[in-house]
Amino acid sequence: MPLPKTEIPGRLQQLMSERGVRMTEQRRAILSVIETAKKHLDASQILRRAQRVDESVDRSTVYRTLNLLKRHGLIDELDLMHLGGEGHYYERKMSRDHIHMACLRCGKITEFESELFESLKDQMESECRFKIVVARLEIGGYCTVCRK
Amino acid sequence: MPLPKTEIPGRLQQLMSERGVRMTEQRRAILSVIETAKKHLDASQILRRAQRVDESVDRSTVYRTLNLLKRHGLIDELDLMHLGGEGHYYERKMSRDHIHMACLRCGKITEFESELFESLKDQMESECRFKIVVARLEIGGYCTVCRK
DNA sequence: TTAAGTGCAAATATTTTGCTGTCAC
DNA sequence: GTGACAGCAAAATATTTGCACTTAA
Repeated sequence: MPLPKTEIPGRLQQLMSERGVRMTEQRRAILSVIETAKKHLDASQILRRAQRVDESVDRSTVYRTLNLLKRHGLIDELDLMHLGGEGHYYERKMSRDHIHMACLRCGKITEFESELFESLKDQMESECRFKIVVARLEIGGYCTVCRK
Repeated sequence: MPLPKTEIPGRLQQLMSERGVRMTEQRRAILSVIETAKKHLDASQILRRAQRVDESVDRSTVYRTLNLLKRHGLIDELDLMHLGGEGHYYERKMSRDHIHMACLRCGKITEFESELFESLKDQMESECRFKIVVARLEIGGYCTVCRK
């Protein structure tokens, strides 16, 4: 017999609880959508998916929850070169920053991690005496297939 | 006696003409605003300033011109961590990419260039076989003054 | 001349907010 | 019990588009 949903919190839900954030059915639905997403989702996609878990979730609750997660530094907000409209895309913040490369022709998003990126951030922190909280590197160009 | 405006084209105007883009009073006004801006401007600010040069400039013409400049790769579009709303900021594309650091406390924008950034892009191009057209690195954090 | 560009108004898209009722703790 | 959160509707903000008129080349 499966455990009730409230007893299998994902990592995001756990982190929020640790910070004393009140957990609701709606937030649980939204967090699980973000947690299990295999691609970058925008607010409307998150809304639609969250409603499949909890019918009652409202668009404004999605935005309020996204803002909450941003403030807590638990998600990253991306533009992905606005390949699909003017809105933003969201993803769980990973321990190590990664770079997003968007193909301007086929729309494919490639992710990339690099030690050089880490060094660059170190350089900025020391040379500019700037304390980095969030770093976002987005690239537009042509992928392996489309550059030919 | 000063030359008429049409005879002192800025660099942007020159680049557009070279590409066979038709030049109008309105575009000249918008281009000169972008060209001479000392800080990053959003669409509304560009509109307001362009109207000081040519009263008739319409908001939609500003957006159409910004899209044109983006397509030609002559301007960069920035979020600047959305410190002042959900819109975008624009600036002339410089020969060398620069990084934007936005202070989450005082809002100050610091620009930074780095050889390491150039190396990182080289690495992406070779390791991912990705042809970079536009690169945008934006940082949020605390500046020298505010980090104290 | 004429294809491209413009203003205007309206549509669309995205995000926020005020309010009142509800629920997690 | 009560302060934080929810839905709902409306507002606010940001950007695009259709159309008839104008203009650069």
